[in-house]
Amino acid sequence: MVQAIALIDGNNFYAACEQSIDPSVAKRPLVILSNNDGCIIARSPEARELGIPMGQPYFRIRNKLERLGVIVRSSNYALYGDMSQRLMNLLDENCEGIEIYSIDEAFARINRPSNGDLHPWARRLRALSNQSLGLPISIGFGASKGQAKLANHLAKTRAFHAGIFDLINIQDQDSYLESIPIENVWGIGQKSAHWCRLKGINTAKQLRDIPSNQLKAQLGIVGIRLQQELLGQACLPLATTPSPKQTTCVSRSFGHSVTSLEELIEAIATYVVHASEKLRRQRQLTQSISVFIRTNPFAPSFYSQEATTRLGVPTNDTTVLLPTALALTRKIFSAHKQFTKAGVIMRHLQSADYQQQSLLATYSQEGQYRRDQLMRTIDQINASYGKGTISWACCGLKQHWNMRREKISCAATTRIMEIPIVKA
DNA sequence: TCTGGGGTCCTAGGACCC
DNA sequence: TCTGGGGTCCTAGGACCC
Repeated sequence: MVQAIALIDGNNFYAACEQSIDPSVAKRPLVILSNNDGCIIARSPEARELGIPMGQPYFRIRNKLERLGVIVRSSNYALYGDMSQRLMNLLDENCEGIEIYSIDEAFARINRPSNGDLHPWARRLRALSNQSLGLPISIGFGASKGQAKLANHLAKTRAFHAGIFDLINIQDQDSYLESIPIENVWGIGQKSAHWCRLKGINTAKQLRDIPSNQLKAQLGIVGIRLQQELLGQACLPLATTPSPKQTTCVSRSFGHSVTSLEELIEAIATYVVHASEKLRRQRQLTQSISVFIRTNPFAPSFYSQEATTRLGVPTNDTTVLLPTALALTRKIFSAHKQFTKAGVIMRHLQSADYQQQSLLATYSQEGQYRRDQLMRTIDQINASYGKGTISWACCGLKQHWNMRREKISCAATTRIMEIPIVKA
């Protein structure tokens, strides 16, 4: 059985999710802002046609958007995460095995039919996604992940191919590779693209064909792997079971800059509570906790500090992590500074299923058991009755520092009171 | 006034081991 | 005058991804 690797992704995913739950913004120019309403991170095709650039800070382009009648939304990750899960379930049911690569894309293993033509299968999957989720998807086929990525890029950019492109089952593969600029090759970022251009490597085909010793010298083993992938030699395995995370981080920019220790502590406490919940959901413990704070990196006199505590006993217990993080916060806080962002990072994670006991532990096992029970109970209550039903006093009530989300849509797929109503 | 968040992998260099 | 070879682990920083 010949197998192909597919890369399947949602087109303009965040914008498509908004359009899927709200017909009034369908087929209209729409942009989605990053957290804190910072910059543009997604555009509907109609907004793209108006020449709205990706990544542009919102405050710089706000007037232009108003003038052009572009609809603006804050990002709504509750909605996108839920729509993503539905899409991944659909892919899982229809493929031999999938690797969820990001919120809006997955690699998949597909059996190629005896006549070699994957287009009927792909057309059916696109129709299913459109009908059941209202999400348009693109599908690219290759012999490796790298080729599947290129094929997906071609599926999106060549209207004639209607969202499906098979790089293997095609006559003039080379001419297609020649049409892809080096910047659009997966794994080539700004820095590497600059080097490639200087060397006269301007397309995916040229990258595939240069002597590998030159590539090795500049890009190291990563470059060699990339080249092999372009040649159709799969070096990056399909990870159908997700591997456990090595780090977990919760960080946010503030809605307005923070100068007082009290407010900073509220914010850090909130992030620690969130990060500890994440650890418990992932069934992991952390062996280290770091806190970082920083001022505006675009302003002169940029200030940034980080501090870490290594924990004797790995834990995911909020009652242990909170005081540790708050002590670190007091240590790195500096008065008369305007902080714009802070965060908490957990490193050296390990499975909660095989907990190493400490030789020198000073706590009682009984006490730890009771605290684990307490954490479980809090998580269950918050899952049943909504986030923050049980909170920690040090997180504060008003949270004036919290991020801006002035134009957020409703939780149409995850909150019963906000389900859209269709009038006949 | 206002510029996102959360990850992975690789490399180099230092400390240390036998 | 002469000063090994082979390895692990850790950290910091860079590059990249969506």
